[in-house]
Amino acid sequence: MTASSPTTRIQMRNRASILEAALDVFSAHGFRGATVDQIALAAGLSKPNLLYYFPSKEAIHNALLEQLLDLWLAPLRTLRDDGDPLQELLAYVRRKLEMSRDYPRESRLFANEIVQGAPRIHDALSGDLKQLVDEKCAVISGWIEEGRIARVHPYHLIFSIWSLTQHYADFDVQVRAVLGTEDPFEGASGFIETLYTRLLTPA
Amino acid sequence: MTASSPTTRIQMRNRASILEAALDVFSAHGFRGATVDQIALAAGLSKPNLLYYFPSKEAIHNALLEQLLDLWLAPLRTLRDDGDPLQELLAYVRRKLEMSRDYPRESRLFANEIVQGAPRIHDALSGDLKQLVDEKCAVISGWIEEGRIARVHPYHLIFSIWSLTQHYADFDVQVRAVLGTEDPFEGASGFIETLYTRLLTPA
DNA sequence: GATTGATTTGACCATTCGGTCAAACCGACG
DNA sequence: CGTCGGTTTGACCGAATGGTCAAATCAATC
Repeated sequence: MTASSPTTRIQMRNRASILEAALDVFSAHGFRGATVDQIALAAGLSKPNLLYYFPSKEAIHNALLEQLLDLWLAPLRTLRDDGDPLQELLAYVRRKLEMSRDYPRESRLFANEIVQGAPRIHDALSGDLKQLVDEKCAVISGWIEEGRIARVHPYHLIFSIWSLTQHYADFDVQVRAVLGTEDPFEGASGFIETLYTRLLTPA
Repeated sequence: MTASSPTTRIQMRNRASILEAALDVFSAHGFRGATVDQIALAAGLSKPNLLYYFPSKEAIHNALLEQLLDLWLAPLRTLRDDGDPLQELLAYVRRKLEMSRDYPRESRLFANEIVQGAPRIHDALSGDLKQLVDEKCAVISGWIEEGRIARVHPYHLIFSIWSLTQHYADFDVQVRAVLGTEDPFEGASGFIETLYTRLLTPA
């Protein structure tokens, strides 16, 4: 387990099991609400064995958040400044909604963290995240100045995409309680596509 | 403290202090993350004294959620089926955004609860909430059939209003980290109004 | 199959937390 | 002043929790 020692097959398997189990438990109960025993049980390990691979509960949480930030920002990173602006933005929205459908636990892990003030990732928010958003908003502003999409506040446009798409992961129980048996993502994708088409198509 | 005894001045003051403090602590740390000592300290009481007014931590939480559901659904309740459809919906959006600005703790209390599967209010969601939404969606569907607003999925329209407005309370730290010093609600109200005007104005 | 390092575990510890209780305190009212 | 119901508190309890450790077990290599 020292830095110089090779990573064995068992280490890889168990680390993966732990992170998988921790994602389950942290996303469902929050950091404080999750217990090490719960995570160990879900990972099929004893508590001391789990703590042989990660030094503390917080270390597991940090590892999850770190590995997650890349995944979470990937869709925005792929927004290209060439190509048709509306199509680029709609493609971004689609990718983001797919993330909510395919990675709801990751979405809720973030939601838990940010709702409670992002104590553990505040630096990443005002650092990497802000930088990426600034960059992409500059691109959007360029499109607006060229008259290729309607004039809207680029930052709030990004926020709206985040909130609309993540809502279906983070507030899943509420959405399903109201919709009944209807598949949320079916209707959501059509609705959201219509919304941004009407919002962004130049007058 | 029995049911028949009158509610004294001290009781009213302390109960209010406790609920106020509990709203602070629960919204910032979630149910599991909050401690009775924290709440008691914030309320200016000792822990046993606090437990003299509420039988348990969960009882405080329940009292908060119960009293909150009414406040939270009030804006939707006031959506009238007479009057101009677009103006009615825009007024609802405005009221909802004002709630996020003026009651961010309440919003986060709900967010915490729902993100973690709404274990304590699931019945209210598929009961009162669903009923109210069904009712209002019927009104919106009526407006659509009459051609007075554009054709959109009414349920997802409601969801979009919830997510867009509550985002500014629930994800406040993230929004502020990205925006810097700019006031979020300033830009948000203009953006969201534009969004729904363009979405809902008949073609 | 013996050795050696990696892995696993049961027992244990200190702290935190929700909650209890008997005793003390306080204030209104006769 | 005395009394009595309502209020407050210090001391305490049991359970849960994050984490430790020495000893046992396992697996790869010689």
